[in-house]
Amino acid sequence: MSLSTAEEQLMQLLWKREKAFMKDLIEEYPDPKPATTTIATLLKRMQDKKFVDYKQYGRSREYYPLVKKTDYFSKHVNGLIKNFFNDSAGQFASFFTRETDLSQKELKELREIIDSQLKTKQS
Amino acid sequence: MSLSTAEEQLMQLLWKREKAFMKDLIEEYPDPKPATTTIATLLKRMQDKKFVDYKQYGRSREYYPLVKKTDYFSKHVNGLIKNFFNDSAGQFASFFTRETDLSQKELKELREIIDSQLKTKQS
DNA sequence: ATAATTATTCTACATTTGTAGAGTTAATTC
DNA sequence: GAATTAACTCTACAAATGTAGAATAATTAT
Repeated sequence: MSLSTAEEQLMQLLWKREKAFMKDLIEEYPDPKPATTTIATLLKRMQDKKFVDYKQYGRSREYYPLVKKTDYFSKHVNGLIKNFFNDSAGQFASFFTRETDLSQKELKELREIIDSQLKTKQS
Repeated sequence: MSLSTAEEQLMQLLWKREKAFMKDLIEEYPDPKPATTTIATLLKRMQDKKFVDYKQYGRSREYYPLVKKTDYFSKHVNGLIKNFFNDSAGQFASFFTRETDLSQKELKELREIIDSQLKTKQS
């Protein structure tokens, strides 16, 4: 089960703050802010889907993610790779570096990373 | 407007064949194949969304994509980058090379690409 | 011609998603 | 301690999605 668009957006906010009360999450939204009940519903559904949980503090709940952003993200990318690149990460990577507008600095950084990875794999 | 999951799946098939009659598309599905009416509905919706069009041949239609796979794909990745990496492609790239299991060969290829891109940007 | 087949449209309906009002319970203020 | 506020839950409802039957139109086989 995965998150819907609205849920994912909310999840982003939660990832950003690590943990938060509903109140705080709503504040993060730009105007016009959604109704509290809207967010309550989303949070409930996200609980059902096992993406968040909470700690009760008095009458309010502090929500926190059950899924790491990077994990969630990886799944996404892997889905994309599977669909669009025949399950070849390499194919994806080359497409990506070609199509995306990386600055010279970014490209160099990336090469650094690759070099260090190559070294690691060497041994 | 973007494609729903089922529509996207169908779109993949259409991209694969460049163009196809409904019949052919249905054949590509693994069993249990969807009802023809299901596919017809999806194709209709995809037309409305301007993702496909068709040429009439006698009583049947040969469908073809209006959107290139790479363009569609780019939009996806850019969405991901925006959401997960604060709109920094570089951040995404480094995450990607770190997290994905690229083989040594793939890494080398990738470095080649980066080098050639660096050269291009130099001038 | 008539029956069977094919391709498409129209209609339908359950599920999921986006959004929020109304009601309930507990805490806070006057 | 009565009124107000805060935090949730329950219910609702419209729009989007997934799926397909029934109806229609055209085509081919008998």
